[in-house]
Amino acid sequence: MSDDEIKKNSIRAPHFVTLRDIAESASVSVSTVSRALAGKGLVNRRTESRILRIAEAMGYRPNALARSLVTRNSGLIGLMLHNLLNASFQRTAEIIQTRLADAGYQLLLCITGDNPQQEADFLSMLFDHRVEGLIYVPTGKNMELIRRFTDSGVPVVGLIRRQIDSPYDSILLDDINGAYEGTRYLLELGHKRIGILVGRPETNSGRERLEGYLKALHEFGVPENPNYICRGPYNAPFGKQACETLLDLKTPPTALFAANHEASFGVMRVLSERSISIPDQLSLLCYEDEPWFSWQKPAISVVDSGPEAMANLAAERLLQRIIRPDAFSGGRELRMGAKLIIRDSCGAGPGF
Amino acid sequence: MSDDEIKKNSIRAPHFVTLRDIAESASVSVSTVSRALAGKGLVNRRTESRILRIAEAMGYRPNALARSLVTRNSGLIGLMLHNLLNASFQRTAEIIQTRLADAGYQLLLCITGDNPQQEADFLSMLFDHRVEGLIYVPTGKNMELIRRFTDSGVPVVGLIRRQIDSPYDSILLDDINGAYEGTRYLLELGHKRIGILVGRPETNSGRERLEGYLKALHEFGVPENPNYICRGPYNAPFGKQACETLLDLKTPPTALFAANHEASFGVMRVLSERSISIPDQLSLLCYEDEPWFSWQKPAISVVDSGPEAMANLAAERLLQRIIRPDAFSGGRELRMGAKLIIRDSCGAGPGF
DNA sequence: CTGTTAGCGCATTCAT
DNA sequence: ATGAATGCGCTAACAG
Repeated sequence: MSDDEIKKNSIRAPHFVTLRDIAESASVSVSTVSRALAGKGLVNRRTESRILRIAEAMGYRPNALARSLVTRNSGLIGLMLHNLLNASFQRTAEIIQTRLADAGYQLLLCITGDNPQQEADFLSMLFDHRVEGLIYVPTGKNMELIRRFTDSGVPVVGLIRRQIDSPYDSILLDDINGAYEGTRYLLELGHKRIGILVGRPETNSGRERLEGYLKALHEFGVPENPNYICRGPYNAPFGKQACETLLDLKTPPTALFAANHEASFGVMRVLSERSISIPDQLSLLCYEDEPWFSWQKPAISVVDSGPEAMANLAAERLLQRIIRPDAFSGGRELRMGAKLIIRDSCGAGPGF
Repeated sequence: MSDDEIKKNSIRAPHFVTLRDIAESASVSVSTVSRALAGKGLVNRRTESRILRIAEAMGYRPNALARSLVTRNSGLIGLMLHNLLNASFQRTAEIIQTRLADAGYQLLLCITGDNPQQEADFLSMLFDHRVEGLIYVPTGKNMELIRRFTDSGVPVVGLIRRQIDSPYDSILLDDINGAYEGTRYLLELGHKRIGILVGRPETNSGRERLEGYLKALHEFGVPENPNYICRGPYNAPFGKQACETLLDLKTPPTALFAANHEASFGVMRVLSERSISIPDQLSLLCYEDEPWFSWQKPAISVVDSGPEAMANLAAERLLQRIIRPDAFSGGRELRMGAKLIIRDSCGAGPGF
């Protein structure tokens, strides 16, 4: 009978070792065990080490949930990204998780697919889990939910996109300047027929990169040519189609600025298909670095948007806010400067 | 005085709304609120809806920590990977998080860098957080810690690598067969001088892929040539060096099997540099698909190890175990079959 | 249908 | 230096 009970329990309810178990085994109170394990030296040296040994022997591990409940620190941080396909997001996720783990936090990862409803669901779940901080790329549709966090004193850091009046810090990319620098580089090489592929006008990067491109053009007194501007979705097929269109122009560009990252794949495919020699026949500049860009022949020059720096900054910033929750200091906006990485895919243009 | 207190509290202690708050506001007991929110219909329709409205109005959100503590379900699942750079790991992470989120679980992401110490630390943290399941790529050095999970009835699913006698399910890749199929494909195309790049003998994939390669060779009566076999680390520089070595042989291979994924980058670089025409002058087959492979010209044929299928299976398997924790059924080993994806990088060989 | 009572595992007063 | 008592927010068994 009793035997039966024991067996039944041991199979179905794998009891986790608790402070109480240790306390009983050590013939002390739960509080003493708690203190001993805290290691603040509030306990007799001898009994402390005895308790430690027993705890070790019993395989004790603190229940983070119970602890969180009383300390009001979950040790959890939420990270919400669109996907993990984009090289920038990968770097971001990896760096942030590593940095936060070093600081003793665990990362709750959420992939939204840039879907506002998904975002809303995840935001609720993260809130329920009482994350102590949140880093995310906003869709912009769930500001009321975000306000839940900020109102509760949970720091939030936004990435890449930002609504005006966001009650939290944001780390943005300097797409205007990045595109400007890239275009200027091509202009200085002597190109004036520069084709550009960018995201749609609805997107931030689409607008800003085009703006930077135009700014450089104007600065060099080069008239803009609508035929040289291709706007489309973030995918390879668009890049293929756009590249073909550009190359088939009566006076095709002498340089291509693939400022829509995903489209670069399609562009490179077309250039290979048509056996266009880079940079002799055509100069190619891409946006956002990709590991294999440097292993292409020729190695592809890029405007690097700096995802690593952004991720590091985001993690740092969040940790700062957690430590010093100055309620009134939120809402700052930081721009992560873009950097031109010159490799071998751009050559001299016809000149002016 | 009282005013002062209130202000002070409202600034420094952003009180989260609790069941008690709602109960007071609705003049009912905490349990009634709990029941109403549970929505099992154990409460008067009218009061239930009233409570729901009040909860909504007060912005109530359940404290997952408190709930977990009593229900003994954290709703958390751990995922431990080496990195997020490898395309297979990205897909794995994304798919698993999505699948588990659908099932109502949140993912705690850990990046170990294949470092046993890191792995140990993460395993402890995950255990402390009382994850309800764990999916990971084992280093193989922390079996005692893993046993903590399995002994406690927490299901574990191993990925890619497996120690004999692991007390949990593993989803492995069929590298032997994958390499065999790939090699056989090249042989059938008429190649007999096939160079191969694989991981070091210490690695699983290194050993198995070489085995598959040799098996195919023997089956076709082709003698193995040590000069055609290059073993090295998982990185691009190795690929570059190895590829150069192979090509500089007096009788270089007519086909290259880049079965060390990361090395593929270096290989492709060399082939471009030397303007070797694929597949006319040389056939190229890679291992593990990469998004841009299909956008190269020619599109690269690969042996796909099936990370998506593996991730899906892992998630499914874990969820099953969580639902039905049949203590005695663990320890199964599943092989995820590899698949040959034929694109344009392999052509006819000289024949036999 | 509803309120009261008991914890979940832990940290933290308050006594001693 | 230690034990007893309290409560974190919630669910669940028990009475009514």
